[in-house]
Amino acid sequence: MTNREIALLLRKVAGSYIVKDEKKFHFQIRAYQKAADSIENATIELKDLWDEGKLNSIPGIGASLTAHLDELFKTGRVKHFEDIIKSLPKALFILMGISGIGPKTAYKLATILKLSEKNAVSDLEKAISQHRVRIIEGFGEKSEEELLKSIDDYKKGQTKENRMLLPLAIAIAQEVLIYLRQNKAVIRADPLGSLRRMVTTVGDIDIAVATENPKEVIEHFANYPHAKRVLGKGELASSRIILSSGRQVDLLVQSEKSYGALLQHFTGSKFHNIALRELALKKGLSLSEYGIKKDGKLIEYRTEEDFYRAVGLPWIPPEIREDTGEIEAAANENLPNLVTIKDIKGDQQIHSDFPIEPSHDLGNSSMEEILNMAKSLKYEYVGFSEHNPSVSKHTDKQIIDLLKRRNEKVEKLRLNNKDVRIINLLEVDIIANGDLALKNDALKLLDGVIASVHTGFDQSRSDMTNRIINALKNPYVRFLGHPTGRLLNQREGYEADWDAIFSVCKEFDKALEINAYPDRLDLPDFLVRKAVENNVKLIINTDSHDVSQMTLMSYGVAVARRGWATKHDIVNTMGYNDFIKWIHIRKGVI
DNA sequence: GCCGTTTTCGGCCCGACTGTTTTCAGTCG
Repeated sequence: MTNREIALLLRKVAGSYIVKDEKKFHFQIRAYQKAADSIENATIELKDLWDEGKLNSIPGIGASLTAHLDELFKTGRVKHFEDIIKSLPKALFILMGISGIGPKTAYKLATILKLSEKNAVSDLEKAISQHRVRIIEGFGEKSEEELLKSIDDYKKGQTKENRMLLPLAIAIAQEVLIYLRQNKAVIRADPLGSLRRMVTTVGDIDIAVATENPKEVIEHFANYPHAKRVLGKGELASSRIILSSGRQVDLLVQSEKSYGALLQHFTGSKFHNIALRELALKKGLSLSEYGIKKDGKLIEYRTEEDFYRAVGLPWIPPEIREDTGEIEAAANENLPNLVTIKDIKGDQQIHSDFPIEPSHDLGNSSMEEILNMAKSLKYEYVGFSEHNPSVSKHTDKQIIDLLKRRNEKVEKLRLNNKDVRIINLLEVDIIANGDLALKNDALKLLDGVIASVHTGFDQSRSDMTNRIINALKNPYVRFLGHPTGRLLNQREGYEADWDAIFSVCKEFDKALEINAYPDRLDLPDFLVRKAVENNVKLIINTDSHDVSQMTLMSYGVAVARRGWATKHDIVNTMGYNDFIKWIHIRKGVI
């Protein structure tokens, strides 16, 4: 069962409680909803945590839910949940998936219209067209119209399940910002929410505007040419639109003198804000997007720094605002000094077009083009790391010859390039039994080796763990490429015992890659945090197959920051002399 | 149902917008 499915199940339980008696079950409902949010946010599969007996490391999962989830993973069902859900019409849970329909509306429609589970949506549509909804108490003509639009979106699959990768979210936000800034009433405009926190995928785009004329800005926003539908348009503070692409954009506005409070509020995360507000309450302060109320009097804040200071905390970097210990760390003046893009001294996974006849994709760009780009990015050094020559198509001797020819090319480039030093690497397949695709007498021709899994993803957890550990123990291997193998929105990562891998990394001084390519972002932030806590070294690379992709480094840095990494955790923040010493370390077992 | 640097019991964030309801409930973030 995936995290999404588990979250959905918990929302069904929460929805059932709301229908049954919202007041009586108020805090259970909140607990279930919080757990569902938390599980959806988690960057690790719950099933993996369950395997390790660490379910309660997810905030919002306590003793009771741990027991229920234990039952779920063991038997595929939870009796307690089924007891709560079974007395309610099944169509209710279908309708809850439609935007604008909550549990109470869904219950009313499902029972009064006697909707079946199978045809819930189409029967509801039919009832609306026959004007049988507007006569229900609490509904009217307008609610029929809104329902139809929401059903339309639902049928097109434009629900929130479809999360965007960061580059797309940034591109959409930039377009909206350019449009917003055309209006003179806009003093400042910033993308906030999960985009500002650089979460690996983004649901809605959130944008804040500072203005002294909210009505005008909201009107301008709602008239955005790419808006297909206006979901909401308030008089004083907010608006929401759906673009023709189906993506939702939310706007919040605030006067300039309160903009600090809005930046804080709208950046989130929700959990961070709730925890911050609970802390503030203990100090007699009530926080909101307008400012801070003390003794009933509102104080406004222009900047986020001032806002946090008023709560008694230093400013907290957006990437770690997830209520996973950052508020406590801030209170103790113990926040990590997070790595920045300027700390990165060289990208170490780049595929050139050198004709090495590889096992996987060759790059598009020449070594010379890569060096030029490295220079413009102000790198001290850069690593060439094509895939190993295909083993099935070459003899051992042919492979050695190919590597020697590549070495000659690298040596020639080294003579002519003094600005950027070259690290001579290769990305080598870890084959199913844990051996590397190339033999050591080939590997010794290189400065170091990246070991990566590219095949046999469906191995068992223990087989995969042993496979990776075996590869890491090869003395020429310096780091593990895209360690979990995940592809965002396409493929789950493979399962492995990360604690075991961490201890091997420490013992033999190996690093784990944070692959910055936006479809990967692998290691995931959750595992970066665990690696950092275990003093395991990391390396951030773009895995570029074209020079243009070398600019994607900032996405990897964001993942590192979300995992609380400082520059001391990242080996490619070292200067060349230290880095080349590190890459030449040869620890392992033959 | 969760959680703890004043607590293992007694608390639990704060607000906007919409539609229909004449005072507010439901949904959303």
